Amino acid sequence: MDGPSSGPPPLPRRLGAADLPHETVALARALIGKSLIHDLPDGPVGVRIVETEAYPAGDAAGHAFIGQTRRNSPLFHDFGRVYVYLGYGTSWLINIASESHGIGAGVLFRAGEPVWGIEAMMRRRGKGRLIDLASGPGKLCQALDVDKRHDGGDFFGGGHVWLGEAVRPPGEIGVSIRIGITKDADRPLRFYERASPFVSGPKKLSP
DNA sequence: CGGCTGATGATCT
DNA sequence: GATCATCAGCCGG
Repeated sequence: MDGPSSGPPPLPRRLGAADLPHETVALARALIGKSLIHDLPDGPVGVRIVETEAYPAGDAAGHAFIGQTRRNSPLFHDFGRVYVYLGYGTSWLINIASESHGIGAGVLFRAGEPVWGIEAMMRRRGKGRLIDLASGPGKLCQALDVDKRHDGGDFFGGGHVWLGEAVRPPGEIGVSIRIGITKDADRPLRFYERASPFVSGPKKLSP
């Protein structure tokens, strides 16, 4: 049979709103190493979060900067709301609302280390190697089967998309500028696990 | 690996 | 009609 360490770890305990900092930048950092899981009919798929970006209130790069609109309204609702939108007509991106009601801010989930349901995630991604399975916000959503259906949901409301404890503590956390933006582009608001091969972006940003 | 480009569609003015 | 919090594919080094 297989060796003693084969197979995914058991699913972690669900995190609640009280388990995480209610401040955008601190939240982005605290999420590194935690688990992001989607319960699907055929079983859970999930990753260990290795990269996030903070979009604080008043940040010109953030979707909330222009004020509340139909699309970005989840960012203005309670801490822990799910904000999913379509980027470039091709990719879904998932965020968590990171401040209290009325304040528009969020954290973007950018990359994950595949942990649960790896076979299912690879099928959803079509081709590609494990290293490319969730190494970017669009790839992450495709692997996890996250899309518009989840927009407006609640990470802490007992739903199918949820956050869990870390199955392994994060290593050293690096900080860099954010990827793919032009406004407020020099702010150090991207967080990533330095030792992880599963992060996105140019290597220069993840030394 | 870094750099470039086309595809693609919802959103907002 | 412009603007993207992207990706895959292709090219050169």
